[in-house]
Amino acid sequence: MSNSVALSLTPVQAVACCSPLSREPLSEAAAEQIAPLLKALADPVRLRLMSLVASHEGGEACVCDLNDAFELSQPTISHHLKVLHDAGLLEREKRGVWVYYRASGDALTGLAGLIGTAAP
Amino acid sequence: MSNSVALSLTPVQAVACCSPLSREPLSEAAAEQIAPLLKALADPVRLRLMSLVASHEGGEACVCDLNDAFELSQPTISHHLKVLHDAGLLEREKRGVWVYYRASGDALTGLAGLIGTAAP
DNA sequence: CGTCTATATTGACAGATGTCGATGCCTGGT
DNA sequence: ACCAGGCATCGACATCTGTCAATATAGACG
Repeated sequence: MSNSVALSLTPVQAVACCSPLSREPLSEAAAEQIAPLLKALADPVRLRLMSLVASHEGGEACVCDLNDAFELSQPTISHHLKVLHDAGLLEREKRGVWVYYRASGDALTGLAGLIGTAAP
Repeated sequence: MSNSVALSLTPVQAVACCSPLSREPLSEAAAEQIAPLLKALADPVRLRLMSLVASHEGGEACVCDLNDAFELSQPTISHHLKVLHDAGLLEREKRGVWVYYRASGDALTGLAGLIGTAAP
C-alpha cells in the first residue's frame, strides 16, 4: 500500500507527540492519525467499555465481566473490544481460559492533552 | 419527540460535570451524551476544522477561509461545520455576508478532563 | 480423546455517514 | 429593482458501522 511509511509508530504515539488543537492548525497527516483514535472512543458502548476497564480493580477486566455489563451479544462486545484494541487504547492478555483487557494510560492522557488547551 | 426530556442541557455541559473515565464506570446515560461529542470530533476534516478555528487569530475564522484550506466542495465543509456546531463545539456568528465560527473552549477542556486521568 | 467453556471470526443486513451537484436564501453593491 | 457572491439545504449515492446468529478456535478438565 502507498501509506505504509508512517505505520511504524502507533496512533497512540502520534497523539503523544503533537501540540494541542488550539495551538496551531493540525496537519492533514496528523488529523488522519488522530481521528481513528477518537472514532474508536466515539461510541457509547466503547466509552463504557473503556471506563469499565480503566476503573476496574487492578486496572484490568476480564471479558466475562464486560459481557455481563451490557445487554448485547457476546460477539458484539468482542467486536468493540477489538476496535479499541486495534486503536491502541486497550491491551490484551490471555491468562488461562480468560482474556483480560487493560487500558493504555498513555493513550488517554495523550488524547486529553491534545484536545485540551495545555496550560504550561 | 420521545427524547426531549434530557435536552435541556447541552452535551457540553454533560461532559463538564462528569468524573474522568478511569475513576468510575460511566453510566449508560452519560456515555450516550458524551459519545456524540467525540463522534463529532472523530473525523480528519472536522479535527482540522476545529484546529483551524481554535488556532486562528482572534479565536474565530470565516467560512471562506476554511473552504480554501480543503480540497472539498463548499457544501461538504458546510456540512462538517454544522456537525461541529450541533455538537456544541463551534459557535456561529453571522456578520454581514460572512459567517464566523468560534471554538467553544469549555467543550474542549471538558472533554479533555473527562478522557484524561485526573492525577490527585 | 472428547467435551465443555470462554473468546474470536464470519456472513449478513439495516441504518448511519461523507461526499457531491443542484438549488435556495440572504446580504451588499450597482 | 436587479444582480453577484457567500453560505446553507436538499437529494442522491457509495461506503462505513453496529448488531446478530452461526460457526470456529483454543484451553481446561474429565
